[in-house]
Amino acid sequence: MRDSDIPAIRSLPLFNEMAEESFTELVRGAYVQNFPPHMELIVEGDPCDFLHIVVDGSVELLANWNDRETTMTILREGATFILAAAIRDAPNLMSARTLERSRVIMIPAEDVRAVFEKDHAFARAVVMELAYCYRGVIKGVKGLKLRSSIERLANYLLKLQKKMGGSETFTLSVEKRRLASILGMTPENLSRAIKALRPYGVEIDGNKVSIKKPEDIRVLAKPTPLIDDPRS
Amino acid sequence: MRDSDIPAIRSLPLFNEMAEESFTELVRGAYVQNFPPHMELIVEGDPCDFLHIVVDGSVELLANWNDRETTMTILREGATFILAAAIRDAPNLMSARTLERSRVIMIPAEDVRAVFEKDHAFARAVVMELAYCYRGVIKGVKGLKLRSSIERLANYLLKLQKKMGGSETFTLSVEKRRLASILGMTPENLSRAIKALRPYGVEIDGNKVSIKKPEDIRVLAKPTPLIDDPRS
DNA sequence: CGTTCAATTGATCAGCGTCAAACTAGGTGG
DNA sequence: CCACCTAGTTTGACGCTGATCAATTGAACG
Repeated sequence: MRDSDIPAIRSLPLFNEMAEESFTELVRGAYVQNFPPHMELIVEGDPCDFLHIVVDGSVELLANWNDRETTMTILREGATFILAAAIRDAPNLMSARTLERSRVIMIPAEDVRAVFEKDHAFARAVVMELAYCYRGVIKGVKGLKLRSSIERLANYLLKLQKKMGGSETFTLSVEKRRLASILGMTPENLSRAIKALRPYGVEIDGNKVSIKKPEDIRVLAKPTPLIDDPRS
Repeated sequence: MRDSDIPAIRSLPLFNEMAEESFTELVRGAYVQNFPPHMELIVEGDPCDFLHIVVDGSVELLANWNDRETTMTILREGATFILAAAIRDAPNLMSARTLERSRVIMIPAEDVRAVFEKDHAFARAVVMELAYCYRGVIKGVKGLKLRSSIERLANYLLKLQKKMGGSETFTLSVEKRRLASILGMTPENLSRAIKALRPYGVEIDGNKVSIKKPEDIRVLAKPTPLIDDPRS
């Protein structure tokens, strides 16, 4: 582990309230690794040995069943993953693989559980993080069950625009095939959904998106904080 | 609150490890209410004032968007709900309504957060519960995205059979219209899915289910602990 | 400059939703 | 006790959404 990584980790919500001593204990046992793109970090079903933190790059969480595969989400720097499995000492429900060259910190799950027992501030942070993730997944289910694929796409774009600062033009940070899978559709269908949004002033060329008529697409998307607000 | 309710609550995983003192504090501020069927307990978007616990009866968690509605899950005695919102002091993401006459305990969210700060055993239980719920929802998403509606139904039936003790014949405890919504389909479609399972030895009459050829339906359902095991 | 993989497009099809009607079953009141 | 009402369930017909398959275009990289 590089010393230069430490402040970045310490500043994450999960770690920034805990006692220095506990933090040191966690860091002591931690590994840092640089992974090449498309590397499988975790295979679904494996026991959960480490809590992972993305320091740099991006990691895909995905799931398989019966030769089918779906992308659950994509994580970027600062995100932690498989916290729930680490805490419960249960098998991982999702696989993880890098999308690009990525730097990942791995803290032995056992250490996480041990520090969790000792440090109340950390326990508090774990609960907040878990509750946050839980609510995120609930929002995802609501989107899947209540919206058509075009509506999901429209809302995804509005959300991304906001995240990117709100300007008319911004860029997709995810491959379209993966975006399709996240949104619960096929790549072919995503292509068509994109065309279907053209009358609403949405233009997508490569990974450049521009939203010409924000009012129009909002009428279609009908975003609500109860599904689309990543905070709260 | 009836005294007779207390032992039942105390024995729930969420409360059975905590200090007597903390438990008393929680119980002191708690209300118990008997609700008639089809009563709205919580409306999605409202601030979360109480942690709820189902003592008796059953409660539906559901979500709305754009005049559409979907059932997220159904809770029975012993289940707690909106724990995540209570902990984060955030608006409820789901509505809740009783299905039958139900008895529900309501603990002020503020008390929950206060005791959470003081009692480490309780904090631990909250984390376990949240991690458990999180994993439950993840399994749900995997089912929705990776399986067809018939496959979801088949797995639901196998899961229910196990829960009911494993005998060939058992009974549906949920109205079909709600089951359909839980599984992400329409009631009409559920009817057809049921018929489609007949060649696999599944017979459903009213709410009586019998699985004549367990091997056959298992071949179709391909259950896996990573989606269908409610434990872990 | 060719290889490779993603993205697009078109044609076709299956799954599932919608709508309407018929058929239950459980509960109510005469 | 029976007729009737209501609400859930089932069935059929139909159409839309989105998946599949196949072929083409496009873009990145060695």
